[in-house]
Amino acid sequence: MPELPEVETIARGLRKGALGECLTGVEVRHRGVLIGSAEEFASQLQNQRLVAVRRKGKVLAVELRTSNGGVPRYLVVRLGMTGQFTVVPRHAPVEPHTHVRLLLGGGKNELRFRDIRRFGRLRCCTREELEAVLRELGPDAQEMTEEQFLGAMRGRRGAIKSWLMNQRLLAGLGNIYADEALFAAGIHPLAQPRRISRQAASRLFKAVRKVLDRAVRLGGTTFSDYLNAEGRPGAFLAKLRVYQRTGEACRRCRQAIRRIVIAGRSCHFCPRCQPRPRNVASMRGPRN
DNA sequence: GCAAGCCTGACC
DNA sequence: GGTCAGGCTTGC
Repeated sequence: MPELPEVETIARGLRKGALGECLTGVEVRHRGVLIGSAEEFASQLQNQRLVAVRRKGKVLAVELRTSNGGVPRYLVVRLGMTGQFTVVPRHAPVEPHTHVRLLLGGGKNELRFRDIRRFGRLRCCTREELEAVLRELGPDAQEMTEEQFLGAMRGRRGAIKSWLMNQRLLAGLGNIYADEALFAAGIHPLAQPRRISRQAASRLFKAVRKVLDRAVRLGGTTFSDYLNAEGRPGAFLAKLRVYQRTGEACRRCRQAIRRIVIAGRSCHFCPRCQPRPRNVASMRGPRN
């Protein structure tokens, strides 16, 4: 699933493989993945040059300018669950679920948005509209300071796992890295943010940073669908400690990894390395 | 039936 | 305001 490390990897790939190119053609094959009309989308992208690639949390924003300068436009990409945004040779076979093709002026390549589950969205917008989108997000998880992190936890109820995945509070974590960061910090996913000690919260802050930095270095995690901008998978899968390892031995203590459901999301943890806090009711529900 | 990001809407 | 269930979507 594209979370911060995957989106960052794609951003780097786009800077390498598409920056400076001009969009000379737009083909919308499935308009359901667009926000706004397909006609406007196509006409606004046509003849724009890719001048910068930005990222905040899981949101990717490609800055575009026409050759005579003028007002910038932004192609905003949210990859959802199975989205892929790749630079491929123009004549490569078009795979199923390819929803948008953007021809690059160089002639050799094109940008393709492919998304099996169609949770992803593309949008072309103004700087003001982009800023409104980014304002909805909390600080980027890699840029957030420890003070901001601790402050955002203050008084919060509910599960720390849900808190970590709330994009309005901190931007970038999804299910994989939330589970991995909680394991690295030795914190139970159902612990309440407001009851976590300062010491444990500080440990969690450092764990989030460490897990994300490491995943970025390895190009992200490919479970089933994720590919970077060059169409290649990430290597962090082999480093996962808990995510999708239900029943397997904890790599630290050999205890079996457990799975529970929190706010409708599966959650994986080690019951020994992440002991249950006193205030959390005993676990029930699915075990596999 | 399960995976999961994100949006909507219900509830306290 | 915060918190969370439900729905969207398709392949395994």
